Amino acid sequence: MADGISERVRPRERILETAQDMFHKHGIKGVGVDAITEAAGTNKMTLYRHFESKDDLIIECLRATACKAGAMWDAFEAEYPGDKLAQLHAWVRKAAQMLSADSRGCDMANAAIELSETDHPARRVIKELKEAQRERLVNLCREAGVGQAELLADTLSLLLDGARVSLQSVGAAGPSAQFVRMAEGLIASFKAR
Amino acid sequence: MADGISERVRPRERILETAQDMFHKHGIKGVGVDAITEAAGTNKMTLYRHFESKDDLIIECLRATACKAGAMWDAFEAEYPGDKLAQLHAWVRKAAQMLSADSRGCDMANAAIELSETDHPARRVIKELKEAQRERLVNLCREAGVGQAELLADTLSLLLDGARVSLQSVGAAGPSAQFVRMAEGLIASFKAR
DNA sequence: TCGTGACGTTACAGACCGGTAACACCCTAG
DNA sequence: CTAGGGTGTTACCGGTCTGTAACGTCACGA
Repeated sequence: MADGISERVRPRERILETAQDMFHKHGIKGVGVDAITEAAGTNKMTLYRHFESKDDLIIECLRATACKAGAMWDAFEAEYPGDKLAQLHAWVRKAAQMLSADSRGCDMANAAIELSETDHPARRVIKELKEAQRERLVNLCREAGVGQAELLADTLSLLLDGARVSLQSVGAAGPSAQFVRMAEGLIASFKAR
Repeated sequence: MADGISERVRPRERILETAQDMFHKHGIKGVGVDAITEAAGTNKMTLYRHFESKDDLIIECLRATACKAGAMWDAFEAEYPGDKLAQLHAWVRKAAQMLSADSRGCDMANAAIELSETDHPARRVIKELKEAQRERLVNLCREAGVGQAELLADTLSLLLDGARVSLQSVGAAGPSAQFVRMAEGLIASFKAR
């Protein structure tokens, strides 16, 4: 068989990776633990030996995706060391690139919408991770030397979140197609003043 | 009892109203038909006499909420007849007012996220209704005399959608708190040029 | 060699889900 | 008064879900 994923990776990692992918594609409530374990080439018992519950698995998945997003930021710094403005433009390009037609949007935002129970354990994790991302974008804007860095960062953040949900509502030909133009226009106008 | 809702209203209307409310609060996959009918003061059989399936009910709910949103637009025209710019500012105020702390966001967008199956019957309805709203906002911007009306309308649209999901991810103290300032700033800058 | 721990398999519990069948009821229009 | 349509009630079907129990297997290290 040699699934590639089941070669030499431990079940826990396979489950985590598969769950991330399936949660992203089909939604959290749209996929059961049986389907995850089967796709990961293992079984339910092994899943519950590594994760307390499905909620626990959800949280671990969110942390993992946030970690990957963090690596993206590091890549910007590596590509344009010290040039914060270039990194900001790289962020715009990367964001636009995440708006491909088959994208299913932001896992955190989707989870926040799907898990409507206000006391769901994943909600505080979502809030933490999203706030960390916001802080990172604010810092980037500030160090890029734009005025009102917080306002620019928040605007860009809302634009991206909006583009990602719009993509799912009306498709790639909708408002999200103009994301780059909007973002670049905003950065330019904030830089001017 | 006199629930208010079960007084003299036919079961179909009660179900539709209750379902809208419950889908909004708890999500579509988060509420079952039994819970809806019980809250509507009726039973499952009556629901299935008026709606083919749960999917059918979902679609009717989306149409109903879109209809209510349409009435909102008419209210703008009634309040500021002919003054399209005033209507645009009224739209901003109304949008901001929908960003209250306990809001659960846009039903269409939430449904699009929850119903990840690409061939789900509700998806084309969502697309139609969202596109109609977009067209309406574009027309308002154009008639308000701003340059690049489509781009402004799309930007405002993404900002609002983004604010509504951000509200659910990080709460009312997050980026969505700046929505009015962002929107007004955008309108001003588009009017200038 | 042995045993220990990680993993797989099967079966199941208990709950919930969407949807249907059969039947009793009641209000109202004729 | 009567017939009939809209409604309520109960019970059920088949399926899916999360989570657990019991047991078998296999590799690896002492």
